[in-house]
Amino acid sequence: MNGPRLRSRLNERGRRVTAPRLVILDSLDRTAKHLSVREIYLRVHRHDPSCGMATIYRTLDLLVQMGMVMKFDFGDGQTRYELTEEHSRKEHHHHLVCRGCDTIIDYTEFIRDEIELLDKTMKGLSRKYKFAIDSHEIVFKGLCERCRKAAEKD
Amino acid sequence: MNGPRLRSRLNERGRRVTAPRLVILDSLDRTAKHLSVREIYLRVHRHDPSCGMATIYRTLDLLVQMGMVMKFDFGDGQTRYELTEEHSRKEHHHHLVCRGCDTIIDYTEFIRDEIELLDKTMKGLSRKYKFAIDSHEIVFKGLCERCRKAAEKD
DNA sequence: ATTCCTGCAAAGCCTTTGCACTTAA
DNA sequence: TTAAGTGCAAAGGCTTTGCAGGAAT
Repeated sequence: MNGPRLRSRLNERGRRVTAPRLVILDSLDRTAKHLSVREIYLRVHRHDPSCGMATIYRTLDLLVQMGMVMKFDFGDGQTRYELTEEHSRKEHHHHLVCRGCDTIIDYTEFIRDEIELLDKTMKGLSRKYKFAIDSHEIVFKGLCERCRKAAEKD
Repeated sequence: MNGPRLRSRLNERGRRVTAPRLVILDSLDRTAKHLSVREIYLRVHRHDPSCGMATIYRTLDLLVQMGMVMKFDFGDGQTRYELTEEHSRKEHHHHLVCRGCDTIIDYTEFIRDEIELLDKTMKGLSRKYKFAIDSHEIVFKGLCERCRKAAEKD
């Protein structure tokens, strides 16, 4: 799905279309999760066993730089990657994270109001601080039901 | 300023009041920045040269766990710490981060509307996903004027 | 033919852990 | 006294880098 777009973005920049790049983007395309580097490596490895970790890291950096992928750190010690909204099948969403089991939930509730407010805020901040803002992120953290109950037992 | 509060929180939990704990909290108390572990270490070291890195890490974890400190990762490879709102002299704020020079700006504009919306969202999410939500975070990212201009020259 | 890209292994960093010593309570 | 806390050094885990060989244009 994103193959053609990747090709054109790479061409625009005089960079090459290679197997690892296609496979790595594809692995992000085929999941609804927020994959860690290791998870991406394992998935890529199935299609292309010769691909090493260094290429995974280098390619992810490139994809982030080209604006096709977003990088997250939700605090569980794993860097996670997700396609940007315009390249993803997912709806616009934000994240709800459990500190106990590190589960990440994509929520879309209230998104319309959020976007409206964030858009207004973004414009205001861009003007005041002279920033070229290109992304925003909202994260709620807490304990899921299961982890809360487990915590109460102590 | 937070010394007495730290004392009582530690006592409640049967944990001990020690010099490193007081000094580390104090270093967060005396800055308006979002200190990295190394920055905290350097500041603490001035008051207590015997304090090692391991203690810094262990203490920060403890402070986060006790809800006095928040941990952030804005994507520059440094974990950063800041006092939680109720323990800080700072106003409630969110963050604006430059991807180029990693400058972090605390903004308070639109905070009132944001808080209102976030509160509504938090309640809705808590109910729907049965989460005990205890924190939220909004981060805008982009390029500051200087970095944008530098980028245009390439 | 060139220049970019990749795999591998080594090096770098940040963070955690084990252990004996120290110290708050 | 005695369990918690600390410092140090070693170990871990993730990420980056150097380099020679390989591949896209």
